[in-house]
Amino acid sequence: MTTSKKTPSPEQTPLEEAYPTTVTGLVLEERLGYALRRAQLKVFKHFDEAMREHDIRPAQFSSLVVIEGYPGVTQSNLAQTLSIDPPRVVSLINGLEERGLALRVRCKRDRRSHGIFLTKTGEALVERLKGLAEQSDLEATQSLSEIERRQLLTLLRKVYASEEGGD
Amino acid sequence: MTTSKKTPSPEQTPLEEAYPTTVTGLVLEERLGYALRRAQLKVFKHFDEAMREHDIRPAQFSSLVVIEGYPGVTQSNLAQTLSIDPPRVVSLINGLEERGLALRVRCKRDRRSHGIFLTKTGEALVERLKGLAEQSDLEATQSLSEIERRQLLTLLRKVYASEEGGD
DNA sequence: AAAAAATAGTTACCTATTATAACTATGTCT
DNA sequence: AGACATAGTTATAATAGGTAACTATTTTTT
Repeated sequence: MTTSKKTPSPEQTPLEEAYPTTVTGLVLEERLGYALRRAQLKVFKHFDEAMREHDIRPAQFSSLVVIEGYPGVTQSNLAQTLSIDPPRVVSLINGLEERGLALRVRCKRDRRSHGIFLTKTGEALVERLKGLAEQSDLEATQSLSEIERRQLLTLLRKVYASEEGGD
Repeated sequence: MTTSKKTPSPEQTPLEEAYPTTVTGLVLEERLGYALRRAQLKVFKHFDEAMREHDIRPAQFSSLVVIEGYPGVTQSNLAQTLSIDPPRVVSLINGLEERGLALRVRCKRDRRSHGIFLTKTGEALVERLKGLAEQSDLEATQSLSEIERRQLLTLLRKVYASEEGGD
């Protein structure tokens, strides 16, 4: 830490010309986390648009699909499966229940837990949503070939499947 | 749409046995958005841990790296480059400035805009952070080979680089 | 040159997401 | 019975992020 410290030289005019709006050749482009976030934002944006009509958000969609796959799943199961916290599940299921898409059924054997089921409406909706989500994914990744899309999915799964701790 | 379909049959005991905590063979596993989110959460978790020591968050890191690459970048440039909103940039730069990592320099030619520069401290820090981020990415993707990691990065860039609208 | 429009940054505010802690009800173990 | 564990809930807070409106400048128009 030397005494002289005129790093940027505040005298100079800072921005002589416009900077490129698309940053290329930058260290940031090499960061996996950055690429993941950007790609995720894009895919989610498409998803939001696709779901807007039904006012369904990502977490609700995930919940619906899991409940469909495992009718009677408990809230703690759901929390664990989706890696979200129990309080989050409560409001999630509240929302679905209020809209008549799912319902809690108190478990007879362990009256602490609730099994969650889709209503008929919920089942119909989730079928529709799955199609929309599929389509949304395709649109968001138009720049990929089918093989590349498959590859990407495989690689992503490989990343998050190896949960070594915490999550 | 037949009339009889007693969907969940609320009489039954909902959860007879435990559900698998890792959901396999589920529709969700085929969703790109879901895989992206899960992978991103994992990578970001590692990033957070790596940066905890320096109390730097993802957006701050990105900003520092861009400022390093483009000294004198304006706030609007930064907003556009990182696809964030101008007000977000304000608080971001405020934080960096308060910590003595960056500073605003009013542009002489256009006194509305500020060029942003790293201080000497900021330059030293960003060098250190880049190493930590690199290491963090590697740790978060231990399950990938170097080739796969490269592939993943390429695919992700291909996804988010084709910004057809909005972002 | 004066008025109008545009731009960079800022401030205030509002919403959604997510995490934490504490509480109730029920079940299990000794 | 008593201690402990578990499922769900409530309340609360931290945070990200986004919109709208304001100030200070610059550019454009007349």
